[in-house]
Amino acid sequence: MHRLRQLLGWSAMRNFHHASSSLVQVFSRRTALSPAAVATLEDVCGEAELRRGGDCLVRPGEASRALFMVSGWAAEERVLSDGRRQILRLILPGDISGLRDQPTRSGVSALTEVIFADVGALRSLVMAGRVEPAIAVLWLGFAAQQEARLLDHLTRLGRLSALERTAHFLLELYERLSHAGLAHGLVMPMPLTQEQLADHLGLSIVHLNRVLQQLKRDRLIESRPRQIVFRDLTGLAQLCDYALDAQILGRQSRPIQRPGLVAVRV
Amino acid sequence: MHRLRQLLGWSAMRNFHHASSSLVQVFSRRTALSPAAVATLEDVCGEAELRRGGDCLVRPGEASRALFMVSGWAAEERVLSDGRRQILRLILPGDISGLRDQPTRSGVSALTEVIFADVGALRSLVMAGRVEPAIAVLWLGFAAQQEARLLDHLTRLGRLSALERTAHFLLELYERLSHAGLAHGLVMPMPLTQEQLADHLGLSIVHLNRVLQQLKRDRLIESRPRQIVFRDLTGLAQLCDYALDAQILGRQSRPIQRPGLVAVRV
DNA sequence: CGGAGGCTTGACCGGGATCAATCAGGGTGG
DNA sequence: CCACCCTGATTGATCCCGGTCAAGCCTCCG
Repeated sequence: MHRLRQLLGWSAMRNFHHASSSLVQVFSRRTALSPAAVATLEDVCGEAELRRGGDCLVRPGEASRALFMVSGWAAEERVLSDGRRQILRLILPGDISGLRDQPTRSGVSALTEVIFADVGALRSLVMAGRVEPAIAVLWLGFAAQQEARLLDHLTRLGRLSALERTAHFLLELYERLSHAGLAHGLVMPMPLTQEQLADHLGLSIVHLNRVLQQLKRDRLIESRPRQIVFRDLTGLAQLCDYALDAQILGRQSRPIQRPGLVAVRV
Repeated sequence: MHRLRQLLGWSAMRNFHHASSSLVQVFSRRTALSPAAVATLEDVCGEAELRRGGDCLVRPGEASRALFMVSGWAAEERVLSDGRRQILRLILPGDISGLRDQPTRSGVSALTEVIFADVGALRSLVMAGRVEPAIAVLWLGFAAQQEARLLDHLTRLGRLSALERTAHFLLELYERLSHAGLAHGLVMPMPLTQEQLADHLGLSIVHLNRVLQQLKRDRLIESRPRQIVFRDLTGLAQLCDYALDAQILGRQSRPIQRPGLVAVRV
C-alpha cells in the first residue's frame, strides 16, 4: 500500500476506494437515477483492481469481462501472428469495456497504470432484463456510442491520409475527454507513447512522429510532456472533415495571434 | 409488376411476397421459437420494398431505420465531403441493418437490386423489453456478431496489406454466405463491382483489380462473371492469418492438382 | 555511471494512388 | 440487325505517401 500511494497520488487513491461511487457518477451524469437504481449499481460493482501499464486485462478468446475503468487508459486490441498490432478502441476513465458478453478474438490491455472494477454482474442483470429500465437504456446507449466510434475509426483507417487520420483522432479524443471532464480548456492529457498511438492509427512509429511534427509546424497543436494543447481547433477540424461539437467549438478556436505570449516550453 | 417480374425472376418474386416468412426463417434457424414468438415476428414485419442498385435506403443523419434484407446486397457507408467513400459493412440477405435506434452519420444504400422489409416495430419492442426473451437474445446476438465483424474489418484496414486485406475479406464473405446458405461448394456469388469492393477495402479501383489478378495468378481464386470460386482455401487463409471455420475447411481445400480438368473460362 | 525505453532524424525503397487510355459486354435506338 | 454508348474491367506509366532500416539522442532510474 505504501508503493501504491507513491504510484497513484491522492486523487487516484480516492478513486481506488470508491470504484462504485465513480460508477454511479458516470450513470447519474446522464439520467436521473432512482434510489433503487443507485443501490443496484453500488451493490453490483466489483472491487477495484490495480494493474501496471502493459498488463493484460482480458486475454483474447477468453469469455469477455465487463470492466468499468476508474482511472488510467486501456485498449482493446488485436495482435496478428507476426506481431503486428491493431488497437481497436481506447478505454478511458468512465468507459465500460466488454458491454457484450460474447467472447471475442480481441484482448484488452492496460496502456497506462489503471484502476478498474469488474461489472460482470451488472452486465448479467442487463442482459437478463432484470435491472431498472433507466440503467438498461444507458447500457444500450453506451454500446451504441461505442459502435458509432468504431464506424468513425473505420472511416479514418480506410479513407483518411496519415495527417487527416491523426488530426481526426486527436479531435475525437479531445471531445471524449472533455465530456468526461478530463480536458481543461484547450489542454488534454496524452499518456500514450507514440508506438501506442501508431498502433491505433495503423501507422508506423516513425511516420506518426513526422505527422505530429507537421501538425506542430502548422501551429495546429502543441505538445507538452504528457499533454496536447490545441492551438487551432477549427483548422484541425477542416483538415480532416471533422464535425466539431458546437459546445467545444465555443472555446477559443481561432489560431493564437501572439505566439510570444504563449508558454512554448517543449 | 410486369417489369418487376422481368427484373427479379421467380425465386426473388416469391421472397417479395414473403418477407415475414423469410424473417421467421432467419430467427428460427438459430433457436427454437415458440408459436407466440413466430406470431410476433410475422405480425411485426413491414411490407417488402423493392429498390434498384445505387438507391439510398437510409440517408445519413436520419433516424436510422431497422431493415431486414430479404434479397440483394446493401451497404452501410460514409461519404466524405470531397467524395471519398468508405463502405463500413455489407448487409447480406438475412441480415438486419440498424439494430440500434440511434441516428448515425452513416447512410445505407443498395449495392444491387434489393428487397427488404422495415422491422422498426420489432426493434422498438426489443428495446422496450416487450418481446419474447428468445427474440431479444437473438437480436442482441446479431448486434454482437456485427460488432465482431467491425473489429475484424478494423484490423484489416489498419494492419493488413492490400493482398492480405482482400483475401481476408473474401474469406469472411464466404463464411457469411455459406452460413446463409448462399454459397454452394467452393463457389460464392459476387455481385459487387470492383469499385464497391475497393470502397469497402479502402483501396483504389485500379489497385484492387491488380490484387485480384494476383490472387488468380497464384491460383488461390478464380473469377466468373458474378461469382468467385475458391481454389485453395487454406492457402488464402495462411496468406492473411485468417482463422477458418473448421466446418468450412472440411470442403476441398487443397489446391487443385489437375488444372487441365477445371473449366477456366474467364 | 550505465542501461533501457521512448523520441527524433536521415536515407532509401516499395506499395499503392493517380492519370490516362483501351477493351469488353450489354442495353438502346434507329 | 447494326451502330452507338455507357458502365465496368483492364493495362501501362508515373508519382508520392508512408514503411523500413539504422543511427543518434534524451531522460528517467537503478
